[in-house]
Amino acid sequence: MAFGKGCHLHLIDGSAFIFRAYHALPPLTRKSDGLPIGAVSGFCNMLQKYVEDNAGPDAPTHVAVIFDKGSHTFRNDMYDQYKANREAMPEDLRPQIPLTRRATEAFNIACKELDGYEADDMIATLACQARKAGGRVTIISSDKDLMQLVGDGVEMLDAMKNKRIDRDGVFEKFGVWPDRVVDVQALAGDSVDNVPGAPGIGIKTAALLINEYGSLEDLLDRAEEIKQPKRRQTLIDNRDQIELSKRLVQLDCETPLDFGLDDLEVKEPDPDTLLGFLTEMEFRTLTKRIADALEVEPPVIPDTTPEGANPPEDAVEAPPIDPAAYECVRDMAALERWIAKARDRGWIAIDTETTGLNEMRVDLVGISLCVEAGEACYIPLIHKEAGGDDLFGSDDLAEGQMGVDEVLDALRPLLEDPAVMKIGQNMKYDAKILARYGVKIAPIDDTMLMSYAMNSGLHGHGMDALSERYLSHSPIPIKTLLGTGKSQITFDLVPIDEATKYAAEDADITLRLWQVFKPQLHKAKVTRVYERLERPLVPVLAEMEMTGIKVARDTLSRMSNAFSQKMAGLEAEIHELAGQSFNVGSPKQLGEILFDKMGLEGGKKGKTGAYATGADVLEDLATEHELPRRVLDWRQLSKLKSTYTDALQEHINPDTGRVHTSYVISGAATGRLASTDPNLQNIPVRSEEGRRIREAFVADEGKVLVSLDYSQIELRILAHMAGIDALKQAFRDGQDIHAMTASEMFNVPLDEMTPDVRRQAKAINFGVIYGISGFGLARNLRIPRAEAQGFIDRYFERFPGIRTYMDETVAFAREHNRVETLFGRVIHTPEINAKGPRAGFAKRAAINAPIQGTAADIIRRAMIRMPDAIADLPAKMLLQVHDELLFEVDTDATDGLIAAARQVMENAADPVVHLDVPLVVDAGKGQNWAEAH
DNA sequence: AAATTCACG
DNA sequence: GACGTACGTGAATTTC
Repeated sequence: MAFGKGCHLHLIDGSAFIFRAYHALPPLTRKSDGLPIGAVSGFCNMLQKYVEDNAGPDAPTHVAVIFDKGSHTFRNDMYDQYKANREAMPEDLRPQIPLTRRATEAFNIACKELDGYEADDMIATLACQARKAGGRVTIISSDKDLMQLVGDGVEMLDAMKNKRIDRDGVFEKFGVWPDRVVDVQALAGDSVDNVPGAPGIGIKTAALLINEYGSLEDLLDRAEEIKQPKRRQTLIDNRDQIELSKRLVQLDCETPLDFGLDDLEVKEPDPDTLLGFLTEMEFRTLTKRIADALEVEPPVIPDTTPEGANPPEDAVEAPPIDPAAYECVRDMAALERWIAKARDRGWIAIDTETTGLNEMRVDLVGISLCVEAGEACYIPLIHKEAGGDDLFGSDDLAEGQMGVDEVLDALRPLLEDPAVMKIGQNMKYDAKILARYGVKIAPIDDTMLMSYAMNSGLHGHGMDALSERYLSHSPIPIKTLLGTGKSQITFDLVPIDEATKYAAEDADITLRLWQVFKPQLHKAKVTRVYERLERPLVPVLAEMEMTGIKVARDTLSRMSNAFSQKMAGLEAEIHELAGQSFNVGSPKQLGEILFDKMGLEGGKKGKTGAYATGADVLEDLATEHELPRRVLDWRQLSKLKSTYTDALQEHINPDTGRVHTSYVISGAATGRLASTDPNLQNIPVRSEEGRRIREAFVADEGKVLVSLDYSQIELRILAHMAGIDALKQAFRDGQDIHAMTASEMFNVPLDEMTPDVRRQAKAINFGVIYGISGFGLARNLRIPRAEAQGFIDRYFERFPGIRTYMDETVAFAREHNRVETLFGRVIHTPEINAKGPRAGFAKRAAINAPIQGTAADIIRRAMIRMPDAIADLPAKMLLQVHDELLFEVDTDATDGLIAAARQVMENAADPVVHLDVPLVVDAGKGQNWAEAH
């Protein structure tokens, strides 16, 4: 908003705030390292009070905190004694000065200072400018030097006394109206600032004289007329000194500012930045108060009480991890004690142990809990008795275990209590296990997701890795309990005392990680990402995964048989063409046949010395010989059979008749999900034969599958982020974006567009998202490299903003070692400043990550909102495939579902981000996934 | 366990 | 001047 009529500018005298805060508070120090912090604390409190007090209907439109800078100003040049009797700044205040600047910025309030000028001059200049522009001004200060500015739309406000000072207030103080205040000050002088004035004349006398003679100039000119002899002589003798004093107290309205009023617009504070700063300062009360005001969770500030001058990293005192100290809970009295402790704390770390990894099938073996570092327990439930000479244990339960139902009934109120935070590492797993036992665990925190929000791109987020990295502790490897390979046992066969050490340690580590991560989230500025994009996805995905999708086993089975037959035929032909029998599935053997035995041209060995026989190589060879084509066909069938038609059958859950994938929230650095066991995000679709596999993914009786997918979401995001007007307009007009790109690049009118030209433009559009290179485009389009480079050059010529965006993204990454999505997701790019080919990879990844990541954020937001949006419909969300959501819905509710889901998806960016391009969602429906897509 | 290949967005 | 080059995934298979 441009500053003008109707605007209201607040100018805060920052230095006055600092000194008030310093003197009002005892010399507080930061607990962890003893840094003096009292003035900063008071300063923040005053700023917060200011924000709260000024939120009403008369709220400012523009605001700035103005600070003094440097000790030497133009007034010292006029008069070397100016402010000379000022006491030096107290030693414990000096280090706090920069922190008050950071505090102001953390509140997202403009923070201004100018070397060689006092804050008062900047305030005067800004007030003048604001009045000229037709706006109102309030100066938050009680400094009398500023009173000369009052009147005609300018007021002062004493923030501590909450008292407004207008023209009348100034008159009360100086006995003159604001326009004569400098005259009075010039006569009366100021002992604080060491302004000399006229000896023996105070404010009262000065006001009397000014009122009688009208102005200081007239008074000095007519000093002879003053009746009192002593007063007359003083004015005559000290004329120069009085005139100097006036120049000293007169504020400069022409301060050269390097910013304008428009730059001072009021902005909402960013919760992460603000709370991050307050957390760093360890202001517990204020952090909580502001977190409440911002309606986010207050960060936990670790309680660090060093003896003496311990460095902060040593200050986080936690007992060493000692598995021998953990308790095994075997009776209800003990369990109740743990539940009481958890209620007392308000949080508890929890981990479940099971007979395997498939959440839909395994049994709950035990539960571990931890309420405080080092204080953890394990509740064994169905451990088997070690059975005599039977290596695999007996079927009898071991002694001293409570019943599963008994324990869960006791824990359920705690685990479902909204007032107790349940902390876990990969909570989706535990939530699904517990859900199958009738416990809806909530609310939750997840250390894996905290690490992901802060450290994506830096390292993995598994518990062992996190423990090593952040706790310097290597957890007991699960292998030592279960063994490996064929002789591997399940957790229920582990002796209870060993299980206790392992399981309770996991809960202990999880709690410690939580204590490390929780305050870091705010400092890393990813609280919103964690709280809005990661954590809420856990119950949504858990529900989807438990629902699963119906897969027709007989369809897959028939396909497998058909593939087998075709493969056998192809294999015989291949052996015939090769003149010998060999394993077609072995790239090594195939390479030797093709390049050594048959002597085909173009054999290239990779770093391991094996010939490359990838699809692109075989494709080129196919013009020379029949064999490579046969191998390509065979490979396609082999892939479809082994990865899909065979493997999917293994994944059909016998209880539900459905396939239940598992999504990894922290799998992809960009924010995308990953699907495993089985991967349902790479079911074939591009080839006709492959697409038929989707016919096996079916709707239940009386239902249909509905697929909704974002149209060109990444290109739309690129158009928005890079600010490409032509692309944005094309999307608004619903144009064919690839045809439009082709038209712009090749100067072909849209109605004369050929499919081939459009195809090339499409490849360029996608290439751009990936950090295009001439080589890559040439390979993709199978055209000469120079030609591909020509296309790219022309593309950037036509859309220079894209190149700017890419350059800026890479420059940002090089400076900060990270990039960000529109929603604040952070993706670290640790390799960006590496040398050699790694730098190229990192650069392209950095260009791609904000685009892919923003698209991922958007569909996450849609998914998180979806359960509420479709709650009244007989529909379930089943799958996510990056830009597609698949639903199953009662046939007669299909249209309602499409409308509701589309509404959520198309508006998923709002209100956090307003995209300059519309998001368009295409819908399809059918009895199976092939029809729906 | 690494390398190769190929399925998806 | 050479080098290596589209981004992000997971799974099956062969090979060492």
